[in-house]
Amino acid sequence: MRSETAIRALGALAQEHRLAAFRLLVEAGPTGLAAGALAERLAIAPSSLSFHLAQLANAGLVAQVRQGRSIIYTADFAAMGALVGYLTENCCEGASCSSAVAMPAACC
Amino acid sequence: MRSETAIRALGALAQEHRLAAFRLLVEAGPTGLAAGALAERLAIAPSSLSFHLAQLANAGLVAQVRQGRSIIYTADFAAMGALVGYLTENCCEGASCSSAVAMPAACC
DNA sequence: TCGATATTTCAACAAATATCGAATCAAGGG
DNA sequence: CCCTTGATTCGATATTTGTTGAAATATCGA
Repeated sequence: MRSETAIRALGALAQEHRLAAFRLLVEAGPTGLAAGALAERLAIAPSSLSFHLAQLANAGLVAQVRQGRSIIYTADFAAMGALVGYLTENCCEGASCSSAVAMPAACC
Repeated sequence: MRSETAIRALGALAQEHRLAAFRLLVEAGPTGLAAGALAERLAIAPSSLSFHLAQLANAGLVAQVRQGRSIIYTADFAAMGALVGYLTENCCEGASCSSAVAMPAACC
């Protein structure tokens, strides 16, 4: 992953509503959620949500597909994994730096 | 880690110069780097760097200690690990979502 | 085709962010 | 005590970001 890509992904997640939206999509799994359902759960205006979803999509963190009148958004787990991988490799000395627990060498 | 903390950390890393600075500090390890050395390597004005380092410090990603006339910055690996952990737990369905490789269940 | 529903796009604006140069502060060396 | 060096703080300014309401687009059912 290029650092420019990582910056876009980090920026996309670095906002209250977008992080919350993405977490809801992760929770929803492959089924995803319609834009309207997200707006309702997040209690923000539909146009605001559109703005945020566009940023998440631009960063490649979510995918969208029209289903009837609704547009269903799903989290892109591969993209998220790539981001975590980038952070681990470039910002953690290549080790899984999650503090307490010791990790087997081949892991992460 | 609270989501507010995660947002601050994500926002701190979501900028070209700050991400580059943090990577240099990771590379430098526990020894760290002086502010001046960072500014020179990043080719930005000292005052700009101060602004960015303040954000990284506010997010808890770097620590600073005065050493003579210089101020030495070091990456906080525990904070970075906590961020990676947060993303893995909350945004990857608790699994290490790093795409290709299959991970043992107890891992990550 | 018409109307209702689901979303996005647009325009306008307030707020936050990034940048720089000048001024300020801290620590040493003469 | 002065002067130099390393770094931060302060203004000023340009850019980006987030929010909203109104208008436009797409789909479906009657």
